[in-house]
Amino acid sequence: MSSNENRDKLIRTASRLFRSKGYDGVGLKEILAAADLPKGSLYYHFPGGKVELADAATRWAGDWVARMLGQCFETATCFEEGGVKTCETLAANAEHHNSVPACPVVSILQAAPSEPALRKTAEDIHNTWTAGLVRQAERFGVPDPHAAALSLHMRLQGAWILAYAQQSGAPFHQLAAELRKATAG
Amino acid sequence: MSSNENRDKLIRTASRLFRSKGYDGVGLKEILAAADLPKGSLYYHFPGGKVELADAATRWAGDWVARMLGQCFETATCFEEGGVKTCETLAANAEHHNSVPACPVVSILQAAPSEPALRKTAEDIHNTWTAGLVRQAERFGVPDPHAAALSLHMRLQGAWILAYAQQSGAPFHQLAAELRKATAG
DNA sequence: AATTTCCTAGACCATTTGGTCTATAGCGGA
DNA sequence: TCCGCTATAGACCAAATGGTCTAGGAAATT
Repeated sequence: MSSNENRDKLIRTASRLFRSKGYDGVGLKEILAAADLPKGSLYYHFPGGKVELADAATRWAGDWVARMLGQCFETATCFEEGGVKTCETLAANAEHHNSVPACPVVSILQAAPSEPALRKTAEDIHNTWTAGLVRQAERFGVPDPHAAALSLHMRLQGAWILAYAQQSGAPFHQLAAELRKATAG
Repeated sequence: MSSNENRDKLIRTASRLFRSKGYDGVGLKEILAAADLPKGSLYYHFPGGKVELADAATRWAGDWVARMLGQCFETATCFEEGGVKTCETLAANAEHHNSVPACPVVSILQAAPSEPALRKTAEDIHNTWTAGLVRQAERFGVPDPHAAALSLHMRLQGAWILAYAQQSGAPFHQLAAELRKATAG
């Protein structure tokens, strides 16, 4: 069953390209060339075409982020430290790959006005992330868990956008330093 | 000289569409139809084609944001209040138009890998914004003006992304509330 | 009145887009 | 051996893409 292998390869390749150039900035041609697969494979595994592939790729990357968040907070001793570890992980990833891919949700966001299915996908993933952060804030006894989760989510998104724009991990380090100060001070 | 009129109309129309669907999500066809102008006009005013138009549109919108920031901080009594007023302005705009356009820089960011000129544009505008915020932080005697400016820029970007994703002004209000708390507490 | 400049108008082009469809290779079971 | 299923392979299509180019209208200048 080499089926799932190629299906996964399509998802991984598409996710990488979408996060680099955005949903509308990447053509099927480019994805298939990068994955070294013919069009037939794509439409066999994803009858819905580009939208279904982008949906799968974004949810796959979104799950990766959610798991990463879970791990960062699991080993933390307070809520802020979870945020710091998340920043460090994202920065390390950026430095390891010598490039900063956009947040997977952001990479499909601009296609949402034309593709309602992708708006739903973005909403689902954001909700998952926020819900996870709320649980962590509760776990650490933060006074207003909902507000704290939204605040951190917001700051991570801001850092991610700036890191993507500058193609540098610096904004993640900046945010980490800020969160550390909030703990110490 | 109806020249500048139509040139401006192209810029305004393009800016609106790019901020709604992203650089690659909008075709010249759609821009020209929305502006009710033929292709000849576009290539007369912008010989560089789509890229030059996007550059002009983004710088135009970027300047609007810069001026708006200046006004919000001018009438403020402390740095945080400038941030609060900015949030309120962005939220009011969203509610007035019943839609949240993306940050103009974000709308061209994903085209940067393919269009180096647009990467430069994005960098220039971000630098202008940050420099303005640094000046304001200095004016109000904030301890570390550079860090404060970057921090606020980051949070505004995060709020803007979430507002765009949800098509709601709520994230701006959330950030405003946070900044208010920082002042009071 | 003639000419020049500025700008509009849109036909036209090669290329690319996402998508459909048929053919067939490979393989496990009968 | 033959069948039937999974999955690949890519030719093919209509529509849209960004871009070029020629023609002409309107207004100012001479």
